[in-house]
Amino acid sequence: MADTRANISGESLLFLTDEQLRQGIEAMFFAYRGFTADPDRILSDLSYGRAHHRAIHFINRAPGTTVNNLLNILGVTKQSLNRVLRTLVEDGLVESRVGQSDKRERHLFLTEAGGELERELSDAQRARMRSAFRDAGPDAVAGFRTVLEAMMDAEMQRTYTRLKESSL
Amino acid sequence: MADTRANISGESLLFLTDEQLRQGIEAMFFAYRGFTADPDRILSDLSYGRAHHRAIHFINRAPGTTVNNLLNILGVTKQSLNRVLRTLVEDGLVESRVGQSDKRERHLFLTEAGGELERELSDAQRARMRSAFRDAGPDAVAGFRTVLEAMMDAEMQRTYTRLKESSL
DNA sequence: CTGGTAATGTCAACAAGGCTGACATAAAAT
DNA sequence: ATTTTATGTCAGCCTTGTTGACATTACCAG
Repeated sequence: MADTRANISGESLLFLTDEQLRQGIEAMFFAYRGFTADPDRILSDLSYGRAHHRAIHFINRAPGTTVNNLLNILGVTKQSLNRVLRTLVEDGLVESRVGQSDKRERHLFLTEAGGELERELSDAQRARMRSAFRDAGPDAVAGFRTVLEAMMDAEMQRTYTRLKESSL
Repeated sequence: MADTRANISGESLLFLTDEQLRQGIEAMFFAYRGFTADPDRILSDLSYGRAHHRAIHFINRAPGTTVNNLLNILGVTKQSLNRVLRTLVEDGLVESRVGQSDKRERHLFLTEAGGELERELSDAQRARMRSAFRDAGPDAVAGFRTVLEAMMDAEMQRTYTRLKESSL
């Protein structure tokens, strides 16, 4: 067998071995646990779950978003989202306003209280992300983002980019 | 206000702005969806879920692991794991052998059939990871791993490293 | 040997958050 | 006028997490 350290073009492909891929898979698994751990702790005191966090996050991110738009971002059924949204509206964290041009649509906004919870949750999540980013350094962060983007489904990649560019 | 593009030491900290952190958070969210999408599709045809996949993955990764060890890796309760493990044993995908030195322990192994399913699942998951790694290139992959590692809880970081080093 | 501890399994009950299917309403679009 | 779209809602189901209680077996220390 030929030297496994180089392919025909001479470029090292060691980073594509099954072992490397498996380590990437496990890194994703363990890191995602850390990623959600801090907000989860805050939420469990409030009888809310991760689904509430996600709704709050993206309503904050794109204030006035419609239910349909949120449905696309979150990738769940309307029944599933509605259950969460209903409790958030009932609890006064989210406001649902009838659309002006299209009165079928509901536009979603965080209330004052909703904004406060959002800040608490995202402060916790950002703190961990900031610490990881700082430890890893800017080049690693760029690589991190590149790989994650390449791992998304094409449609989610578009959604992600759209969100990213909407806040420039 | 001073130039926000450089801190006192002259090093750019642009990659630590709240906006950058939020993009990192959203990248994790969308990428994790892609990460699990392919195995999930395979599993849904078999009336198994992600929990079965995780058990199978780590039993394959560390054959002969004990229940307690798996419990630590997965971070769930024994009741939760047991429910999954029971069906896998009943379905002939996992074998549970009484320990030799300590007969209280059960050592877990994939059967032939279990190994086949593991391969099918990890082939799918690795394919996506491979494609993402190849698109991103070795430097990005290194950064990806560095950031993920820094994002883990300290204990999971140790678990991850131990697993990684056990296969050298 | 005996009492304590550890590893595992199991039962029951519950909750979150996915899902499907069916149906209802209001408004827009054709 | 009819059809389509956006939303909401009811009911029921599934997976996968939780807690608490309890049983069995085996190891270990005094």
